[in-house]
Amino acid sequence: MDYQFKEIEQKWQKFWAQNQTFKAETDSAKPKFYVLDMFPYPSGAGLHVGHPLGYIASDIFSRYKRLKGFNVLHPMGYDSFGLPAEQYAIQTGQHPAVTTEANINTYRKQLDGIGFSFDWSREVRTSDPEYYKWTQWIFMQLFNSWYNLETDRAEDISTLIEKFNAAGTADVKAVCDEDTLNFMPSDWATMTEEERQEELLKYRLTFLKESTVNWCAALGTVLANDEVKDGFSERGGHPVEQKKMMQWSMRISAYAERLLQGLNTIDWPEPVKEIQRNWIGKSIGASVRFAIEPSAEITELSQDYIEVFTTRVDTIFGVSYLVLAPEHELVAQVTTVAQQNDINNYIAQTKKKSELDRMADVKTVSGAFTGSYVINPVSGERIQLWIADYVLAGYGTGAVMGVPSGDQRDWLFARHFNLPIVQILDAQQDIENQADATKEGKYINSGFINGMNYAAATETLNAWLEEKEVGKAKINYRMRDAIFGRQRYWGEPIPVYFKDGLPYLIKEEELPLMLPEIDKYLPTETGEPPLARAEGWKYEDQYEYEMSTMPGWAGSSWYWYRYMDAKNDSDFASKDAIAYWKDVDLYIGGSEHATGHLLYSRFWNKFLKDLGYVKEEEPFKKLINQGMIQGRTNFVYRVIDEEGRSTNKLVSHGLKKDYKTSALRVDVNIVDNEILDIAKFKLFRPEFVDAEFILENGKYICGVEVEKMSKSYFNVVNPDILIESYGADTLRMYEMFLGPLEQSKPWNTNGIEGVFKFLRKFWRLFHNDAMTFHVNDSVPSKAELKALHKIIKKVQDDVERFSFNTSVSGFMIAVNELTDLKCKNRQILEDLVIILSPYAPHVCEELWSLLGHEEGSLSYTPYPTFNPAHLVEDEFSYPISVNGKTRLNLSISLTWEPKEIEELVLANEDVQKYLDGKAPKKVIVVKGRIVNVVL
RNA sequence: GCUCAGAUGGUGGAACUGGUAGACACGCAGGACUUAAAAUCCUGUGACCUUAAAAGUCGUGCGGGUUCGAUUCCCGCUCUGAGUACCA
Repeated sequence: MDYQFKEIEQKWQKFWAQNQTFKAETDSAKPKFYVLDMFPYPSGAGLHVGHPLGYIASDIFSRYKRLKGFNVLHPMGYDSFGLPAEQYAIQTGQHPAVTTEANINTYRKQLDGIGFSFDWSREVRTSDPEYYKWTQWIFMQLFNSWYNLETDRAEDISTLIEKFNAAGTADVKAVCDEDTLNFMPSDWATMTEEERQEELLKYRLTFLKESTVNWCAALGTVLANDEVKDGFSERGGHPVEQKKMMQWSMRISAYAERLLQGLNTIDWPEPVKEIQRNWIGKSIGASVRFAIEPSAEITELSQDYIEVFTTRVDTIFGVSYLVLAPEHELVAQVTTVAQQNDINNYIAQTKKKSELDRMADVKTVSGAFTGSYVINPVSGERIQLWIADYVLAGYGTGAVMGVPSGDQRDWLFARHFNLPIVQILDAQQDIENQADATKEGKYINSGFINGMNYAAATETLNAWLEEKEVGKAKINYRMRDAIFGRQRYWGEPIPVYFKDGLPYLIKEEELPLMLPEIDKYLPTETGEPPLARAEGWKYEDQYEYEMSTMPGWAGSSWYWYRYMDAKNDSDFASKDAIAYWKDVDLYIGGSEHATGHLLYSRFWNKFLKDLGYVKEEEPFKKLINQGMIQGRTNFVYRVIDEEGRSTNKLVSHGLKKDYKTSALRVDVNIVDNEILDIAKFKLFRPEFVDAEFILENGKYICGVEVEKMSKSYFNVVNPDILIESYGADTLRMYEMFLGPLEQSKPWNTNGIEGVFKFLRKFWRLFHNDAMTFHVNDSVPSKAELKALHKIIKKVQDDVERFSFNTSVSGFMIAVNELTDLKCKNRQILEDLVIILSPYAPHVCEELWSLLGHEEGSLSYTPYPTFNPAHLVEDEFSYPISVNGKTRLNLSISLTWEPKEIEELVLANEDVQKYLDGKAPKKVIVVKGRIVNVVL
């Protein structure tokens, strides 16, 4: 029988499911290996050919590791809370749980069709109460913790209370809100319960605080910074504005330094690490206080100084003005009557500018003088205080010192508003025409640091500022605390209720706090989140629950631990399971999660480690980003007549330059190798039933462009169709064959036939001309062993370095060689089946059982051992260059010593001819092989 | 603007640490089988110059450099993709 992929694949998929072939046991004598995929959000559209790319790679790796004797954990689940299901629910009234369930079933069917070796007994779904119970539990641990800078880790809030009792805030070094009180133990003792709770909230790692948030009116919710792209929501592209709101946040800033340092310990793609480094945005500098000059006009000041952050404290003698962000809280207080109009106009003008305009308009210099002055603490100089929108309220202190000679932006500002430009380093050049940011040379015009170099000046100034208590060296991070609440329905309820306006956790044994049923999924008329619609939903029948739910990243920030022990109902995972599986050895997924999921997961992992629940500081040892598969859109060209109307005439791509045309996207599934199937096209576009086609060589050739894969571009390729016509094994190998895993590439089906032919050829190796199974037990020939061991080595090397595309080529070569050798040898073919099985598991299982082995035993059979001896040849021919140019081929025996070869090569007639009697200058030998003779 | 990645035949891409560039596949051309087509199999396929054949010259975005030898390393440039951006 010829290669019947359909029967074979169905048979083995059923077998694996029934026998739970890939169920991983926690107590194993084998070494563990944890291979994780980023679990999908089950969208209504199902999988397209781009989705499984990473899954196929991880599956190959998992199967390979099993053959290599590892106990492999390779689970899958669904990130099933999220906006699309809720948007759909708002439109249709269908409960998100219902649509989510339906989508999951579609996904499962599609995934099963590709033959993955997932351990489905460990499946997780973030929207399952048995799962989100533990997401809520982690939230409670965060609420009950504070970050102690002395021990540099999170601790239970009780240790903070002990400190308050013992010595008040005196020896508390914590990451906390800025408005914490300083108090004595006696003060703490006299505080009411409410006052204490209010104070503790400023230290908790999840906390409620009035903060500026990204509010998206269209979605009716706040968004985290990483969910906003260029002033629009990442999902849906709706406008986002800044708004002050009472919000739950996570104190991720406490972990900024550890998140940064940890990057050096993990094997991740450099771009992702770089993105995280930028996101954390560490800058080393100093904060300096400039006293506001007292004046009769400014009477009510909440503070009498302005604090700036600078990375170049050494330039402080060159400061010629100070700038506040227009949103800075002191602006109203320091503006003089005379300048009131200017300032008001400027603020109004800034507000009108959208976020996008403000970014596009970086060239224009703008600002307004407040009328007030500040005093430079080091020089005592009186300098003007301005506002300008190039200063961002959200970064640093929202105030900067302007040093025109050292910073181009400050230079432009000074030039525009006629402010002084002072040279501060003798090495600065041409500061009449532009700023010079050099750190070279000695300081001039700089008071007590005159004559010093950069390092000495910085050190001196920092010490001076600290001593005078007007500033100090400071490290600033760009990363903000993560907003945690979402005004949405389809997410984890936050396990909190309110008493006297203060939040309290529900009891642990009351978890999970179930998502209540509501009639509509919209916010209430009064603008409260959808959960406010839940009738009678009160804690102990009297206290209001928190109405917002958790963001999408909550459930995905710890899910890899749940897979370790997915059914546990007394812990998020048992201590034994965590001790055994430890961390993820290989994580494959897209790089688009760099500042979201991948950062939050590291944060929660570090937190759980601080509390002793998990073992490892970093959750994902190695990360691989699979490239995105783009769509390849096909176009047909409609001829436009002289009046500019589109006609019913379609011209082939190669001839379109002779006509005026308009392009029209056409379904890629009716185009083969850019040749349009005209009959199917007429069905696809019935308005072209009578269309005329201008052909080239009798064919209609379509145009091509690479675009995002999307339904509306008619360029979506569904894996099911390919599995139907070629089988899952072909699809798996073809997706790998397409190119390097990490590279983005457009999908095209042009080469899939080649992979299919390969699998059929492989199948035929085991069959005689009548297509009945046939192998023999002869002794393998030298040539056969060579072909086999070449591929064993190649695939092993390729898999270890994630170069799956090249090993597919390797298999093709091996099968071609063995076909040419008419190899029917059982031993050779068995080994070949084993090494191919991670790539094409179905056909290999079938052949394995035809070879007489127990069904299903293939997945755990030891990988064949590579023996280099089989690759050694008795005699081979290789070229020798003379002066770097290829000149001659010589036959050499490998048994010869290098010295011996050298002598023989030099004695060779042809070499002699080139040498022309002279001795060679140099003979270059690489790995015992002469490659070049230099005359 | 900054950071990172990349540029190899008609196409996707190989070449792992500098050592026969273009593996493997697609496409194309020719051939076999066939009444014919499809399918299958075989042969050829970087460019140039020649030839009966062999050989030769050029060739990995562009210009330089290091080296006996460079797709690979270094310097400068062009282009493409990704990330990021008044970050003080």
